Amino acid sequence: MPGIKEIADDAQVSIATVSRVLNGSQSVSEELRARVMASVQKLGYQPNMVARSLRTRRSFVIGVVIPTISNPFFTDIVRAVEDVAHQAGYVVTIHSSDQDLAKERRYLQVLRRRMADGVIIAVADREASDMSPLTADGIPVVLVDRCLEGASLDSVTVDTKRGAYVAAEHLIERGYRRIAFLGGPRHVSTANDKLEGYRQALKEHGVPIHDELILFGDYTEASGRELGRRVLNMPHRPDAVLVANNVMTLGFFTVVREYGLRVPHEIAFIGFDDRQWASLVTPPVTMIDQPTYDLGRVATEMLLERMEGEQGREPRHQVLPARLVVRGSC
Amino acid sequence: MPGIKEIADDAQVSIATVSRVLNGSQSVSEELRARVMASVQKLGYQPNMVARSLRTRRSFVIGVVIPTISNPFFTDIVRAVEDVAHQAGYVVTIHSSDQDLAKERRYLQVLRRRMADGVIIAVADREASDMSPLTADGIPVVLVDRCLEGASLDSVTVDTKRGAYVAAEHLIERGYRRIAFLGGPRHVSTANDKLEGYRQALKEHGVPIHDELILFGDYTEASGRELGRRVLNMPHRPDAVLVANNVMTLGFFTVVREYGLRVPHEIAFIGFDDRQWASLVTPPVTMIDQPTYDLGRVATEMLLERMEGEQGREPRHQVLPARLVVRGSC
DNA sequence: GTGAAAGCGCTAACAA
DNA sequence: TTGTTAGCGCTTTCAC
Repeated sequence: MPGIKEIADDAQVSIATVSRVLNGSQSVSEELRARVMASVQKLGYQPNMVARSLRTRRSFVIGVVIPTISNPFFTDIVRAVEDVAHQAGYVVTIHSSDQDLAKERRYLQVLRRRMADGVIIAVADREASDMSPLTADGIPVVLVDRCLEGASLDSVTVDTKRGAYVAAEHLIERGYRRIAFLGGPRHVSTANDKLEGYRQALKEHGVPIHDELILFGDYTEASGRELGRRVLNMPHRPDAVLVANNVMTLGFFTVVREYGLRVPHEIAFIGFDDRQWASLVTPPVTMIDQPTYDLGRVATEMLLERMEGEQGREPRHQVLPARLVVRGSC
Repeated sequence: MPGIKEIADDAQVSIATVSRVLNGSQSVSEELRARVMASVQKLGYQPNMVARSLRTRRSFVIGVVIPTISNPFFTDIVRAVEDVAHQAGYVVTIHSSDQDLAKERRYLQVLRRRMADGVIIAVADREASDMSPLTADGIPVVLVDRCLEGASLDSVTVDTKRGAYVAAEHLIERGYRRIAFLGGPRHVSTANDKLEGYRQALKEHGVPIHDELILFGDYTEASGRELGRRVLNMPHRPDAVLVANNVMTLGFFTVVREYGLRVPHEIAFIGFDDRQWASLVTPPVTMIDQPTYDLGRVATEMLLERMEGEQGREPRHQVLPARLVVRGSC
């Protein structure tokens, strides 16, 4: 792996000149520039990014921290981040916190130690997640999908409260009255917002809220199955269910099948975060669609602005709409 | 962000001593070690990995290059890589080649320029993919899922040929005779192997092979839909179909629904790479299950061995079995 | 316009 | 056992 030094020797110039050519600096004569470029070609030179980063304090790395790479909701976001970031010349590194605060913290340290230029994160905990390892160093952070209380950071989220409200309202309008809620982890903002939307819809429509019909899971499929069983085993079973994310909906649906219940006659439900499979099962599942790609795109655009533009700007909070996709599960 | 220098000042020792303590070198007195550790705590010191990498020529980064982050087959693999790699103290960076040779090449360059310690890759092309940017520099590479002809590298793959054979045989045993094959890109080894398995099964069982029933797609859902339409529009329609991956199966199934065909009576099929949704749709889809997690786990173990053990070892090729999961689509 | 030289934060000889 | 020092490959003053 040849370095700047070898190029300089080959082109008979100083290493400073090579560096200038490589960085497109103006003050280099056409002749020398040509000689350098020729040597670069000839020796197949590739700049050492590690050395460059050390010197410039920029890595051209954007770190993404998500709860899990196994949920397509988050990979959709990542896909958008990659698209936009690569376009701007950045490399993206992805880290799964596994919804674990300690792990999340470790990754933030790693990102700092590797001098990431910016970070996009779906935090593990709406209160306890701590961005200070990054912010203390002046590394720009953008929150995606999930809020962090007390943090003064840019954010892009979905109006999940409204989404849940509309979904619950839809169930009510269809005549369901005992509506259960299979939620996510209490300490995640989206889970909280969805619960609020659900509560508000029931209250405003005069439908009684039964606390025993509100269950908290952890956004995993196993959790969807477990809460599903709990709810379906109840002596006075709910007639409809609102499920908090796509993975849990998969689990819940599996259990519904196990129990041999007919949808929507014996049990109706709506799931959060639309996925392809939802329109293929029988009956197709009514879902709340979230703008995953836009979530990632906007977050990255905000981050780039922070990184390359003014630092002092006030934090911005963009909220994207969710949309009910009516199918046949209620 | 304090450096080794600040620690040295604070602890009243030389920077060399700090470095020794940080790296667990033996030759440091208990007293100095304690003083250094205290300062490290006090100042919240975090080693600068960029500087360390530049000096040691090790980054503790493992790069993973996959065709797309949107196919859960690959994220399952990545999940395993992360689990094993993190355990061993490495950070994982993920890059999607989008099945594009130029993009793949760019990422390999990036990995080299950032001094990745090792790379795990599902190559875009079984002939044209070129690992030399890495191997020329002595960076260990392990192939996962897909083979690369002429490369002398470690690899972990699935016996997809056998998987396809068994699936085709299953269709034959069930009495189907006009069996179509919706394949992946010709230049991907798995696509090729699956086709071979299919052909072999038909031949050995005396079932005629109709070339017009063999179609090539690109492993995307759109492709599954397109080939699905082509095949279902044929004047003399096949009675069964073998689909090359999970994403295409999703697309194919969508089209089957569009056409209102009854499965398996009017059209039967088997898909590659089992997914949760396959057991939820009606009828549940018979699939070939692949050991995705093991693919990633074994690949990473091989890579770690290469990176930390002897370099000169002969390349090893591990082949994991696929398994037919019989459900109701044929 | 060009080159010499300092230094980014760290490790690893080499001395003491 | 501890400290001094020379770089890792690059960018960026500062002279010329």
